[in-house]
Amino acid sequence: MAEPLERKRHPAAVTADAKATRRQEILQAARDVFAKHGYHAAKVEDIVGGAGVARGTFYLYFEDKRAIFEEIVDRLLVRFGMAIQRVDVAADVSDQVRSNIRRIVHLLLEDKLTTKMLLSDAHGVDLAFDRKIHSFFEQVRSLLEESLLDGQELGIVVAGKARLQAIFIIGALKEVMNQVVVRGWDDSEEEIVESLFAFLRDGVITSE
Amino acid sequence: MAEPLERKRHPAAVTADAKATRRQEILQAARDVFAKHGYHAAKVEDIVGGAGVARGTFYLYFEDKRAIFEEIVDRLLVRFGMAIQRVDVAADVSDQVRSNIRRIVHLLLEDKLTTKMLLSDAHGVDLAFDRKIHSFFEQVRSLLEESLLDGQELGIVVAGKARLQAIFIIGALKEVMNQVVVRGWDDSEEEIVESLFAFLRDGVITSE
DNA sequence: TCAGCGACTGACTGACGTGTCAGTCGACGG
DNA sequence: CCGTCGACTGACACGTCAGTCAGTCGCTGA
Repeated sequence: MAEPLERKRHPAAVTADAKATRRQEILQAARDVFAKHGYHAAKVEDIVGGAGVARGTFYLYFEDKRAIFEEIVDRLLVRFGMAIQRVDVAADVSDQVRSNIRRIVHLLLEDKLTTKMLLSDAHGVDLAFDRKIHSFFEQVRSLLEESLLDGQELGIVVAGKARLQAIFIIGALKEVMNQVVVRGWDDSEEEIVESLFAFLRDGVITSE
Repeated sequence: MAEPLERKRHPAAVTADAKATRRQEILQAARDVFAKHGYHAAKVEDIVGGAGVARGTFYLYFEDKRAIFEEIVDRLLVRFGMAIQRVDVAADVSDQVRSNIRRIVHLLLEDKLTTKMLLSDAHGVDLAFDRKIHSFFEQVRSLLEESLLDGQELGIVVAGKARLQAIFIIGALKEVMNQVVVRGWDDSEEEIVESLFAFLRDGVITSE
């Protein structure tokens, strides 16, 4: 049992980016393990097992377990941030809102495993890391809140505490994503986007 | 440093429920520690320290660390379940919805520390525990979905995937509670209830 | 007065899992 | 053919922390 790990070596030709490739392999294995077991239950052992390298190799590429987790989440956060576009009130607002929703949903469903990490494992890793995640969502919330306030002045958004409205919207988004990603629900992207948009437009109770 | 812990003893009179009291003390200390540090970072040491008892005493009252965490969360879940009342379509629906929201929000804000535990630490404790939490919210979602479907047939609820609508609502609720409980936001209960209700009624975008 | 009882203590241990580091191995250039 | 280089290995050391248990303490009832 536990055959000695056959020495790994990348094809001689690509020595230049061989390291980058190896790094990528480990990163992917880590994402799988984190998504499957959560941060705390994930053992470095599992990660290196998945990547097919030895324990020591892991530490040649990453500072420690926390660092690799952080890197994976960071990448997603950056892309997430880029998916959000400011709404131009001169043009059709509905379309822009819908597009924003679509881009975000698309991004999150593109790599469900990483999304799962962000949504369900990113808490309780570390005090510093918790703060980071929090402040990211805080920025998103703040941006959204401003937009809602602008919208309220223009009569496009219903009156009310913009901060709370922003929170509700973010919560609704987080929860769908969580459901789709954690349980196997395969609602189509378009369906989710449309439903969410309809929800923001009309709420759920008919005002008759 | 670290004076030997003065032997603890409850007033002689109340020996009957002395144990119940001690239990309660430990439970409370645990709630504080879990809420402050999260499940994984919480040491049994901190809990017994907070309760002012020795390590061994803890194990006279609770099976293990997981058990005490589970008990705290369970109590909240039970009360949460009881706060939800089926909506009677014969009477005023809006009022009933509002009351449900009010009861739930009130319950969750009553003991913010426990709510924080439920919302941010209850994931990643354990595979079995994760399932339990999940299936609880699944029940809530399912109940809500049915209500929405009934409402749709009666024309009280806007058409659309009831399952997604239910998820959005739960997400919005979770997120406000999370914000209020984790950050210090002291929006009044009534404000939260009204905002959330307005959100469900009108969405955020004016349909003009 | 003292034996019995049960609540309580805290030093201890065993498991676990991270991170280290001395050593191996193959490639490659001279 | 040999020496150097650096990617890679995996046994091990180490800290941490949950849970145990032999022993203490003081009340109570005979």
